Amino acid sequence: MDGRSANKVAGARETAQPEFAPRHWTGYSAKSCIRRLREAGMRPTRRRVLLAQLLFARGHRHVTAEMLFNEAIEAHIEVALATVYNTLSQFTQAGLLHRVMPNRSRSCFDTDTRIHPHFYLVGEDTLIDIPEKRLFEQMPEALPGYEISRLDIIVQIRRTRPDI
Amino acid sequence: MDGRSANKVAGARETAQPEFAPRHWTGYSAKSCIRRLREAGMRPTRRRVLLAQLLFARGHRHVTAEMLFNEAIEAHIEVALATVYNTLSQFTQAGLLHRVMPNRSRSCFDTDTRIHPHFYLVGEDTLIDIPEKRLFEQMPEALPGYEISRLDIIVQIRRTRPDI
DNA sequence: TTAGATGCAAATGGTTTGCATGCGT
DNA sequence: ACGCATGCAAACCATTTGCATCTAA
Repeated sequence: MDGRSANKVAGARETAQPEFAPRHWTGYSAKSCIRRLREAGMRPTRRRVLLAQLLFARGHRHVTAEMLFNEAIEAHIEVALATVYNTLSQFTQAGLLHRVMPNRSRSCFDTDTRIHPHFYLVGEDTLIDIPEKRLFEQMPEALPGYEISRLDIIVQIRRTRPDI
Repeated sequence: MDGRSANKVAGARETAQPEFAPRHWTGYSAKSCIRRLREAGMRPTRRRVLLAQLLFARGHRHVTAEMLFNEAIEAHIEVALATVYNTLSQFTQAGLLHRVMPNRSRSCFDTDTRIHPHFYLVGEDTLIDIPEKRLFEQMPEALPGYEISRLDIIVQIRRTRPDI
């Protein structure tokens, strides 16, 4: 029911593999994640570090909360889905991620926080970066008294002649 | 409980004002709406015509489902919120509206279906058209085998020095 | 007459929140 | 030790859906 129960489940598995052993491997150093979290003004807790390792392991990515949750489970990281949501929101607020909302259901989190446009493949529900920088040579000024806090460009594309 | 009950409520009011009397005034001719719906391949039912009149009455607008629902109520148009949602979706699919999603909660419907960017005023939850056409002189080509089905540019802006 | 439209309630589903417990500093 | 983090379930809430009823053609 509480946090303990999840640890108990893990504990049953740990009879052969103690708690402190690296049960998971994200391919990205915990040290750099800890530094990154500290620089962003966040306490580097275990969950945050592990999730950050998953997120920033292999270049830039587009991840949904559920995707990250599943990766965590596979990596034997005990974490609740709600915590994944909260952590992703916190990372976003801290500037480590950008939230992208291509459709009205799920939202994606982009590890590339620079302003850049996306292709959204409707049928496949996939996000792809558009590398063209030309698109931003003429960005608008914000209204007087305002500043741009975010800029989203989503080019929704679909297969031609989908044969309906 | 069923569709009847709502009609009964309306009927009670109609003892002094019969069904066919114009209890509402939207400021936009029903005839042009009917034409418009027909051209879009939709049957011009009463609810659709009335909602279209509200939508297209005064130039281009950004409307949420709830806003339109409230306008309908004020105009004495008996309509269910779910029908407003459905109708807005149908109009969008028919190309009469464009759906804009500045945040992850409500979505807006824009009566200007041409591709154009928006300012989104975060604190005020308001959408404003950006007239700059320059922004689109260098739009990207879709990926090979794909076509652009929608293009959303949302420039999220907030007050400078909001004094937190 | 009949396929499509509508009303309403209930379901849906991603996301957030409340609160008790756990953990970083 | 203190105060933030976390787990979990329950709340939340815009939107969709199911189904009976109605209506435009």
